[in-house]
Amino acid sequence: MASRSTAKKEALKTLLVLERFLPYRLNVLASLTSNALAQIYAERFGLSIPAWRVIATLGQYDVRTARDIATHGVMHKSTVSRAVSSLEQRGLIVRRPNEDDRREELLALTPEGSAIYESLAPQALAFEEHLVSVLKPQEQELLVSLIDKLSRHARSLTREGEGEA
Amino acid sequence: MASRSTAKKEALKTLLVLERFLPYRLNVLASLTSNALAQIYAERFGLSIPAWRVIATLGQYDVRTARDIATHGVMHKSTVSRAVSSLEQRGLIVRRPNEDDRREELLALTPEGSAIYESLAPQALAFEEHLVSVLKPQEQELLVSLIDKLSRHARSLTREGEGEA
DNA sequence: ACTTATTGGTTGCATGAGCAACGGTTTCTG
DNA sequence: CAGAAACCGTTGCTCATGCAACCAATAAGT
Repeated sequence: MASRSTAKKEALKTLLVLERFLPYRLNVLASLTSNALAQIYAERFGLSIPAWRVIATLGQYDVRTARDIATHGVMHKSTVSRAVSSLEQRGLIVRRPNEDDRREELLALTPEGSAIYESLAPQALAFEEHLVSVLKPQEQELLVSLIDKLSRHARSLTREGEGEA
Repeated sequence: MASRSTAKKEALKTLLVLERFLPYRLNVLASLTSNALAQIYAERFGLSIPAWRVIATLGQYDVRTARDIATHGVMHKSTVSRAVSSLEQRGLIVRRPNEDDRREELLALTPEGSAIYESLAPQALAFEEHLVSVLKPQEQELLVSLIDKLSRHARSLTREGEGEA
C-alpha cells in the first residue's frame, strides 16, 4: 500500500496529498454531514436539500420571495423555482402574488408545511448537536468562527456569492 | 427584514437559524472553495472534480485501481469509472489489466497526465494557501484538527464511508 | 470440482442542478 | 410618456451523479 518510489522513469514526486488538502477535506466533511442529515429529511419526509432549505428559510422568516430564498440559501434561482413548485404541489407552501410588484410571489408555509418544519427543525438541531458533541464547547465556537472567516474570504475569491447546493 | 412576530395565526417560532446551522455553513464553505478551485482545473484544463481527484490520487500514488481511487477520494465507483474513461480518452491516464487479478485494472498517469498534475498541483496548493492566509498559522492547524475530528465522527454516523462528490 | 457468494468495473435509468433564453413587470432614462 | 434596461420567476436543454442491475473474474463453501 505504500508508494513505489522508483518506477521505470523518474517517479513524479508527490506534490499534493489529497487527504491533507483543505478543499478536499471540506468537501468530504460537508458530504458526510449532508448525507447523514439527508437521512432525516429525505427518508422521513421525502425532501430534497433545496426543498429543506426552502422550508427552513420560510420557517425562519414566515414570508419570503423565491429570490430571497435563493440568496439566503446560496442556491440557484432555478433550483429554488423547482423546489417551490414541488413543495406547492405537495401542499407544503403557498404562493401569493405580491400586489405591489407583480413580478414576485410571496411564499409561506401551509399548516402542513409548518408541521414538517416544527418536526424537522428540532431533529436537525439534535443532529447538529450530536455531530459537534465530539468537540468541546470552546472548540465548537472556534470552529464556527474559523469557518465564517474562511467563508467570507472565499466569497471574495469567487466572482460572486452565488452557487449551487 | 426582521421577523413578523405576530401573524394572523400564532406565528411559528423560529426554531432554526439556517446561517448558524453547521451543516449549512459547511456546505456553503465547501461550495465556495470548490467553485473557486474549479476555476483553475475546469477552465484551464477542462477537468471535472472527479477527474481532478483521479489525477491527484494517481499523482500521489503512481499506480492504483479504480476502486482504490474511489475509496480514497470518497467517490462513487461509477463516478470514478466515468472519470477514468474520459481521462483515458484524453490520453491522460492508461489502464493496464492486472494479470494477477484480471478483474481489476491498474491505472497510471501518462506523461501528459503527469504534466497536468505537475502544473495543477502547485496551483491548487497556492490556492489553498491563499485561502487560508486569512487565518493565523495556529488557527490553520486548529481548523484542520477540528475538521478531522468532526469527519471521523460524522463517518461513524453514516452507514458507510461512501459518498458523492 | 462444482456451486454459490463476493468483488471490480461498466452501463442504463432516473433524478437533480446549472445555464441560458424567455415572458411578463417594473424601473430608469431621456 | 416611450424605449431601454433591469429584474423575478419559469422552462428546455444538457450534463453530472447516485443507484441498481449486470458481466466477468475470483474466492469461499461443500
